[in-house]
Amino acid sequence: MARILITSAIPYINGIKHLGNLVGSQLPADLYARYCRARGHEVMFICATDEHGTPAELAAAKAGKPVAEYCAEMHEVQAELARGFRLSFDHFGRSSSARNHALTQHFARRLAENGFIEVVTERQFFSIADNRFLPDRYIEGTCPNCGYEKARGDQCENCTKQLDPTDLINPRSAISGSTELELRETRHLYLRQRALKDEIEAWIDSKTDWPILTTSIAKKWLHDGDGLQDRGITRDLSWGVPAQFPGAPWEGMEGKVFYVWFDAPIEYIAGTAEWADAKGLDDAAWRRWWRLDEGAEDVRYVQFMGKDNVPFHTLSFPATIMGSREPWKLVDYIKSFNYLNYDGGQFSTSQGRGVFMDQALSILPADYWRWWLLSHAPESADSEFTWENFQVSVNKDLADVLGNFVSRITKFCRSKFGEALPEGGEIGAAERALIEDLERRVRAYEAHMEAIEIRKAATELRAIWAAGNEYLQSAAPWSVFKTDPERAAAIVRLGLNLVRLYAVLSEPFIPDAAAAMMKAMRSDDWAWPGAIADALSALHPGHEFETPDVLFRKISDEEREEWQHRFAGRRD
RNA sequence: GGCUAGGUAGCUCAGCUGGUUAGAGCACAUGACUCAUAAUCAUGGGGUCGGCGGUUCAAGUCCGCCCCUAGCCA
Repeated sequence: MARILITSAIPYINGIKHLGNLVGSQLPADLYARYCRARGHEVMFICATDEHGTPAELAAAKAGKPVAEYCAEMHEVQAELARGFRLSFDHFGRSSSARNHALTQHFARRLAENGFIEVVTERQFFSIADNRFLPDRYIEGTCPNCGYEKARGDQCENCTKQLDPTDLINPRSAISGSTELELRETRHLYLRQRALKDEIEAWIDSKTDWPILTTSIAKKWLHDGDGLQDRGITRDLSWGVPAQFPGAPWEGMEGKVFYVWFDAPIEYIAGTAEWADAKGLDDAAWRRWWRLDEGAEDVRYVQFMGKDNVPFHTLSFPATIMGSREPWKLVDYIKSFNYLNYDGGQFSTSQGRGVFMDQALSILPADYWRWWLLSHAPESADSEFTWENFQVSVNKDLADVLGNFVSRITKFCRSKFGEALPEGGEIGAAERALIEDLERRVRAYEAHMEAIEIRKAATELRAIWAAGNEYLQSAAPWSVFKTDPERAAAIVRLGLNLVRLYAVLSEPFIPDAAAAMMKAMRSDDWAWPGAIADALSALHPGHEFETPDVLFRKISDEEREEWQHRFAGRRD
């Protein structure tokens, strides 16, 4: 029994996420959370929507809604999809919550008191028509290098030259198109990451067990070029956590908010506080997960994220926590993922390319997606979704190997013995060999799950399913029954017990099918298997069961072709 | 251009600190079985481990150079 804190990178609010986003953080985090719970650990699994920043404001404007209203609606949409995929968050919070406002301001104040915040004066474009300062990306103009007319303030997409907004010829607002721009002086808060660099580096160096993807990205940012840079943590926006607040150790930040990347990871903590609020619990209930001086010293904290989020979680957020000089819990293990590509290209939210969460659920149940995505998780390299691979994998693994096993054993028993575990017969050499094999495989499965080696765990689970078919095939109760019904009864009894065992083992990957298997066995015994021999005698002779409907129907070639066609183009 | 991660059977991928004839799943072929979602099980064919050099008794595994892919940064 341990206490495990799990967070998934929080999805941005402006739209529905695609399957690449899902498999990069939320889904593997859910797998791990479910496994930890199944092993009897105390788990706190937190996710949220990331709601601040310019893209949210622009998306709201496009939808013709106040940004707060837009975010509230989109949060509910994402929450519903999370439920649809059976993501078992203890709380799905919002970075715009009062809890996050308070904590973000708290951290900023502590950082300033410890000398890690610097006020920097810089010159930035102000749009009179839009009545706001414009971030680099929201200024367009003609590229001084190649003459491209729609170059952005940070980079020219045509010639890829890095630009400063002041380099642009005929600059204009990307929001309104207005050319009434003027350079104004503005002041921003900077997080002095350079002052914390040695501390962060020593911490990273101590994490020798992290995935190479995680540490290599962190070290790159620590050493690349001039090394870790100070980072602006405020922006000229209205939607966000106000940078000027009562008790702030600085002045003149009116009209500015904290940068979304400063407040977003703090939402992990705030989200846990929101959980306590929702449960009617006091502050101690969430602080025992996060404060080393209030009970969190025995917590293991694991984060899940795509590789694009690694710098913020290995450098910026730790800098925030370390710089507070307060005993907040730092992450113990970061599991990061590469990208999932779609049929020869990239998934793309902006281009609407690929399969999005709502579309996926509209054509197949969550378990199909969960199984394919997790068994193909981009752990060591980018991986690729193709409809052919999806169809073949799902049909073979779920329908043929697992689903058909449940079908054949339950239907055989029903036709020869009725819908109850038959009595009589003894365990023999074949059963002992199976048990020995499963003993080894289940322990290997546990080891992979504990190491969060998702593909390996999926491979082992599949082998465990296949072991049932191998056993049945060689034990051949349909032949034995003709001459020795008691012996056949012993085989069938073991086979039906396998169904319950499979439900327990498979639940983290395919929770709905696992529940269906357990229900078919008319059991509610989800105890994780100790000795396999015991686990396979949990259901006793005479125990009644139901022959379930087909667990997984197969994907036909026609369906595959239709989906392939339907999702080839753009969304919307 | 620099950096990072990759380039292993038709496909998707395992291969820790170098060590017996390089592995798995799918696909393919053959056979077995007929309880089952025409499912299952067994056996087999198939790879100069991106290329060229080097270190070593021994390299997919270390070193150098080159080619290709993805991403990050200039």
